[in-house]
This record gives sequence, structure tokens and C-alpha cells, in this order.
Amino acid sequence: MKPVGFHQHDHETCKSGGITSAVDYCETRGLQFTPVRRRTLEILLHEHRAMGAYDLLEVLGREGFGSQPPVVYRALEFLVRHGFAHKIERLNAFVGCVHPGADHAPAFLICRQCDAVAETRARPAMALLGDLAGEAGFRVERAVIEAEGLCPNCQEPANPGPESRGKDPK
Amino acid sequence: MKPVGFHQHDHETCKSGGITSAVDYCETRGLQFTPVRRRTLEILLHEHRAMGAYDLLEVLGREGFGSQPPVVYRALEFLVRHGFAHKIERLNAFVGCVHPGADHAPAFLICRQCDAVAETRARPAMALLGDLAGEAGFRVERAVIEAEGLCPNCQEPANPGPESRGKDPK
DNA sequence: ATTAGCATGTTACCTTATAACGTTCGCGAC
DNA sequence: GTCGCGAACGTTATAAGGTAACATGCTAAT
Ligand SMILES: [Zn+2]
Ligand SMILES: [Zn+2]
Ligand SMILES: [Zn+2]
Ligand SMILES: [Zn+2]
Repeated sequence: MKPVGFHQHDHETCKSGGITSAVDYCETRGLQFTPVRRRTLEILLHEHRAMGAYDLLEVLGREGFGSQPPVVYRALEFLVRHGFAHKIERLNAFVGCVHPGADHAPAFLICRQCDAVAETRARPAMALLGDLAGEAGFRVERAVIEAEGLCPNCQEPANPGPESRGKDPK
Repeated sequence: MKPVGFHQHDHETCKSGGITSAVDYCETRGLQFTPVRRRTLEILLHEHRAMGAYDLLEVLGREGFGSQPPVVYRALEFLVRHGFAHKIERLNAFVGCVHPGADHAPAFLICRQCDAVAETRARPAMALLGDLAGEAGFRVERAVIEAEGLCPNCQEPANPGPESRGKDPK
């Protein structure tokens, strides 16, 4: 299972999959997938990159939604709580989930050069961490696992600069 | 190798060890372990708990050091850069390092009840994560690994409340 | 029709973090 | 000695991230 985000892939599927998963999930549980929430998720799913709350807010505001912080923070809280988006603690920013629906423990690979963020499954690492913690009597409930480094594209000497930002990880 | 922080231990060793390691390290490399830096580390090492920059700053200010944010952020930057302290991304807060000197990949166990933070070695989890990422062509340079849950003390029904805060994890 | 729940919006505010600039001190070059 | 330099410290000001509290509007149950 390769992480999604760095390599060429059908990104339309990422987008539509993220949305339809959310629609289904909300439908079956009687949750409201309202316009702000939907739009917020759409913006996050636009590319595999983390966005700050205020960047999102600016877009939402321009599109006729509320323009004050609580608007976006509430939408994000909803999306994160139900697993449609994730917060990247390292960046104080948010990404759309690419394994929606599935109950999953995500880990993130963050490229320090082009800012792309790929999501991968953290189960094995989580298990190991859980064991390690368990030996000390600590019970892990959730874990933040965020790796920082260079993505495949940025390792090639050809695209070493920030001018490569925003091109590939669509 | 048990994580340090939750269990009974000689905490004086944590404190003095942290300081003397820093002194030695700085001496051999010609770095300046100045009063603000030293005092900041001392405060952090006081207990196994994460402290916000502004809480630190308040103490420093009261003790005659500068009272403006850059003072503490610069000290923290130095301590973190050289591995004497760590930032807990999840909490936007800082802890003193309990494995100073050693080149180490730390993972943190954060108790959501009593706020104690234990540091443990993340090597195995890092290795696994590195392999996983490597398959995708991603080169991991550093990783944030922070588990949240209940520490041994807070799992006992006897100390379930926030009134247990601050007692044990000295 | 009334009430309760939930989503949205706003104002105001708090916390966390950094940019920019001036001063001081120690130290090697001259 | 003193000139010049780099590193550390201090300040002011401001950016960036996040929340509390309250008012309005919708819908669904009673
Ligand atoms: Zn995609
Ligand atoms: Zn996900
Ligand atoms: Zn200790
Ligand atoms: Zn450490």
C-alpha cells in the first residue's frame, strides 16, 4: 500500500472519493454535510498539500461564506472529528483524507521542499509504538506520526528548488 | 529501555544530567551555554511535563531576564536545535530532554489526564516508518511521534481526576 | 404554536510565534 | 590599544493560529 500524494495518480478519484465518502457517511448517520463543510473539504482535497485555517477561510469568505475564524474552525472540527480531514500538527495545517471511511491510523510524509503531504497507513508503526508504550504501562489512544524529509520528486537534482512548488503533487 | 517520566525514579539525576550534558556539549563545541539558556533548561527539567513558551517566559521575566517573547523563543530554539529540549507539536509546548547528548530519535507519551510527558526512544518505530516511506521513494529526515493516552497512574480508578495533576510525574 | 437542537454568523479576545532593530560584550586583527 | 566582527540579549511591533460568547435562522418533534 503506497502512500497517496507524491506519485502520479488519478487525482479526480481522490477528490470525488473524498466527497462521496463523506456524503454517504453523513447520510447513514444523519449528519449534516452542509455547504460550508462540503466546500471546505473540496478545497482541502484540491491538492495533496496542507492548508492553514486562515488560507481556507479566505477562500470561503470570497465565496460568500462567513469570513470569521469560527466559520472555518467549526467546519474543520467536523471534518477532522469524522475522519474526512486530518490536522498536520507539525504545520498547524490541514489536509483532506485520502482513505476516507476506513477506520484508519494515518501517518504523514511531509516534503520540506515542495510542501506536498502524503498520507499513508500507520498501523504497523502504531502497533510497535503501542507495544513499547504498553511495556511502560501507558495506554495509547491515538498518535501523531509525521515524517519530514524529501519526496521522490525533490530528491532529483533536477527539481531542487522552490520553483518546483505546486507542480507535481496535484 | 523504559520511557522516563511516569515511574518513580531519581529525578535529581534527570535534572543534573540534563544540565551537565549541556555544559559538556557546549564546552567541547565552543557554544555558549548562557544564563538564559541554562535557566530555561533548568525550568524545563523541573518536571516531566510540557511547558508553553509563555509560561516559561513569565518565570524568566520574574527572575530578571527579558520579558518579551523573543527571549524565550531564542533560548528554546537553541535548546531544541542542540537536542537539550524537545518541542511537543501536539501541545505547542516544550520539554527538557532526558536522553541528552545521545543522538536520539525521541517519541513522546502524553497523558491526557495528568499532562505528564514521557520521552522514549523511537528508533524501532522510526526504522519501520523509514522503510515504509522508502518504498514510496520518500527520504525521512526527522519524524514527530507523539502518542496520547493514559499513563499508568491515571489508569487506576483511584486517580482518575484532574486533582491528580502535578503530583506523581515529578 | 412552542420548544429544542443544531448550524451559521458576528464581535471580541486569547495564545503562539516571528520580524526588525539597537545595544552590549568578547575576541582576534591590526 | 582600538577597530571591526559575530553572537547574544533586549525591546517594540505585528503576524499567525485558535476560542469564547452571543444572536439569528432552520427544522423537527410535541
Ligand atoms: Zn490525489
Ligand atoms: Zn486519512
Ligand atoms: Zn525525572
Ligand atoms: Zn530527548
